[in-house]
Amino acid sequence: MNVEEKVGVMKALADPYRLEIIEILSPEIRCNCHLQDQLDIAPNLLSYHLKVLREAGLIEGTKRGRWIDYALTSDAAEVIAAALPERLRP
Amino acid sequence: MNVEEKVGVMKALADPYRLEIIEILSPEIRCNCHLQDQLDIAPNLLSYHLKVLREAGLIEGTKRGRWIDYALTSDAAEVIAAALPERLRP
DNA sequence: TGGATAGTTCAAAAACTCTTGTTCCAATGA
DNA sequence: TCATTGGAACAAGAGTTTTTGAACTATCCA
Repeated sequence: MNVEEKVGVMKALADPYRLEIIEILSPEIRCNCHLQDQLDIAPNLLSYHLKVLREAGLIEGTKRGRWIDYALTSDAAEVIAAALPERLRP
Repeated sequence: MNVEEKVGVMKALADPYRLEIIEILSPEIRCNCHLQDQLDIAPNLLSYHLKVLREAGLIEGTKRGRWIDYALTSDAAEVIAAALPERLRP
């Protein structure tokens, strides 16, 4: 993973909304509507933050009728670990 | 650690210069002058990035005559771990 | 079919971060 | 002492990111 990609992952985590989305999704898959209720945020703003997380490779959404179920990607933890400075990976 | 602090740590890591500073300091203490040589960056800009890292609790500087020795704080790894979403700590 | 709803996309505005130039302070050494 | 050097602080600008408002697409159901 090159520096730009690492910075991209860190930037994706460097926002209160996005950190909370990750927390909500980390134990279980959740539909967009649930995130909407939890976060008290405009729908288009939620959409924007979900896109940032998607592009960082941390979450993915699958369409289910009118809703979208969001989940952490299976390698989200590895992506984050790879983005951290080598000797500081906990 | 509250959300703002977590975001602060992630933001501190979300920059190529700062990520490199952390990499340089992670095996050993280094004076500002060494960082200056390694990074090819304006002195005041280096100063700014060091300040961001200092305020995030990741590094600390001790004055030695005209120079300043910078080192990771002893708990830098824990600070980072604490800032990560709980279930994604590697 | 047509209206309502969930979600996304786009453009513009607001807020923030990084960079640069300048000035300042403290330590060194002629 | 006083010029020089390493580093920090500040203000202004350039560049990004976040937020807002409006328009758009797809699905559902009467």
